[in-house]
Amino acid sequence: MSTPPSSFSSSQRKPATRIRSTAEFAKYVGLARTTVSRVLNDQPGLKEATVTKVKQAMEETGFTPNAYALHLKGKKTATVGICMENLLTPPAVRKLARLQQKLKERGFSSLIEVLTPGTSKEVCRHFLSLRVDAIVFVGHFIEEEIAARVNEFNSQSTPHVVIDQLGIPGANSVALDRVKGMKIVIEHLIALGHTRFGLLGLSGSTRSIIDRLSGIESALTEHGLSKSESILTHDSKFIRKNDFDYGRALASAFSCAKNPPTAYVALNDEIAIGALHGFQDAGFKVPSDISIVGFNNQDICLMPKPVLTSVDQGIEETVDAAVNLLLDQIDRPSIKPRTKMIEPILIERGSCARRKK
Amino acid sequence: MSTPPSSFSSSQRKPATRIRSTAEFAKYVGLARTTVSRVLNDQPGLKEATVTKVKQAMEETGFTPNAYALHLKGKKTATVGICMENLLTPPAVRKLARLQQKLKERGFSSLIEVLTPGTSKEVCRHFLSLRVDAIVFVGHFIEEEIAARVNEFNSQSTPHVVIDQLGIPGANSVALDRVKGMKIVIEHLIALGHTRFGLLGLSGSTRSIIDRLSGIESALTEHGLSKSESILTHDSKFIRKNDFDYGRALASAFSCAKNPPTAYVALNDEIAIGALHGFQDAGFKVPSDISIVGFNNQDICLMPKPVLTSVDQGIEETVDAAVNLLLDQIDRPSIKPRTKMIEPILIERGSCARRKK
DNA sequence: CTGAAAGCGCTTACAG
DNA sequence: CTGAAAGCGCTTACAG
Repeated sequence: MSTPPSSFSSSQRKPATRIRSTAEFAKYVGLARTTVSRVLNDQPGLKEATVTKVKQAMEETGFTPNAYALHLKGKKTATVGICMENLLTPPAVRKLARLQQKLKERGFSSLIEVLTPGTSKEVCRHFLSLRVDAIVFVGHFIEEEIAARVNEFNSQSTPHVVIDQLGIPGANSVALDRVKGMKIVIEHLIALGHTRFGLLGLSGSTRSIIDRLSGIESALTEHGLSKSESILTHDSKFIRKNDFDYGRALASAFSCAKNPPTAYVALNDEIAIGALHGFQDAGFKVPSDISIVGFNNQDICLMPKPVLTSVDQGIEETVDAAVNLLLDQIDRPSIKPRTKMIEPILIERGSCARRKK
Repeated sequence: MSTPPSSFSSSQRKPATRIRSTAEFAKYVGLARTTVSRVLNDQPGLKEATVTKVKQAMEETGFTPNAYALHLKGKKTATVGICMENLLTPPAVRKLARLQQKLKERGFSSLIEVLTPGTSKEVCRHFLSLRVDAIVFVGHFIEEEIAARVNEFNSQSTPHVVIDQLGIPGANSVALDRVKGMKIVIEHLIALGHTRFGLLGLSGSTRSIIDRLSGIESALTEHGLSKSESILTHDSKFIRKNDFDYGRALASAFSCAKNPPTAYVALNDEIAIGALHGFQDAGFKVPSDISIVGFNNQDICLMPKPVLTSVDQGIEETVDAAVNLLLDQIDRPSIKPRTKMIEPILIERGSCARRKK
């Protein structure tokens, strides 16, 4: 372990009088508030001795100037409010982690809230009362709700960016091109000779699902396959849960049916892996009998045997683009709303193979 | 989908003049700042019509009072600073999610930063300049560094709690009883007839590892087993990575050795699952030939076949205890530092069985 | 090189 | 029931 930096020192000093304002602190040092303020802000033209004296007194007392008063004087808060759909799924968390890191690099602190339906107005008000410099949404929310917030942001010129959710009018947004994401999956499978596809968890009427289904259809159409004959689903038989067990359940439903598809496309990696195990339990070999593709390219893709082919979201690229959109708005308040699409990348691993004759 | 709540309304109003202070706002409404302030704070004794007029103007303008000025008047910030070791491992994230939720329920906002070695002083200063009501650490940090921060907190009566890291003098802390966590694992395996144990990733000199090893030893001693004969490890052969692949590598190292142990205890679930697959690849049957126990009881325990026995950290209990410690300190600034230990629970699944004769 | 005064956006006695 | 004035903790011209 390397030598501890200097921030470890002074740990054993005695309890100091708690100083709460520059006024008290200035009295403690024996200087005027003005002078103290200048030292705290690293302004030039101060006597060496004065600077030393003040800095030492700061160490002694642990005094920290009140950032709130500072902001009152017109200083930016350098704070960004982040609204998360959830903090439990790995992709969401990776986005948050990256976002927090990138914002920090640019000097911004992150305020984080998890949104439940109907709370966005209250949460954004709270963020605005804290005078955040920008607001970020990460995930999928009720469309009308976010649209209303974005409208408010635009009428107040509040910098913002919506990550992952398309279709919000007037919003600055960054999102994965999910249409393309599914298209490349189906094209990959078609190239391997597959013509009939089982969908795992890909049902519903959210924008995200609709986009993904339309990507599938467009690939099928381009290769002269009909949707009705090429696509099978069993989602309607279960309550969708998006986890391993759900994937297993779907796999067993497909296994029992006669003439099951040879290729499967999943909503996410969890379902894909559950299904992979389900098919293996039912006696199918993956990938020789059955090919499976996941979505999100999470760490767990490396866990099953064979390792799972999956679509990578480009989380880093997404977040970095979002941060850029944000900074552009902060720099130029009059800039027009923009949408940036991120290209998905198919990560080929061991779970897909050429269809057996 | 249910009817959208009222927060969706007024989304189409025209861009309003941006009002930034109660002064401007009061002028806009045609009342004195005092009166406006009273409405904003729901104070009694106001004319019905006045209240309506102000509230309506707030909707029209989107005006939000500046929380910073408010705090200057002595109001608590109702903000907590959270220092995370990382935002990438599922247990850390689950703690953060729970913490954020529980704090929110109590009316506190969460400021979140990821700490890298040596940055704690700067980060805490920043939090204190934002006048957070408390500071929380989640994870394992350099001991001297956290100790220094805790010392500062105590000399300033700053409410704080350290989650997961024991051994910080004077700290309020909550942590899993890792000694006991390992003890119950070994006792479980001994009860199944195992006498020789392979350790997977359990090496190093962090407090957390030392505690876990001491739990193992204490269980062995109590059952008359000697440490040197009962414990095997291959960690020194690899660079530890705490992931699936590392578990696989360890499994193959154990498989090649003559007379390998029949029971394995892992640092975490990832390593355990990697090893489980590694042993299966090498021709061992789990659990009939080999028993494996993970740690953390993450979702992925349900993924392998057989499903993985693991130790549950009691994350909810941990975080809830931490929040209580925090609130106690906020209510009673003079309260003595306390440490709360959380009892681990062994979740028995399919990866352990009685040792074959 | 240092200090006294004004002002940022609020709330809270104190008047009316 | 409503309003004018003081003050919270800072910084920034403006003096000296």
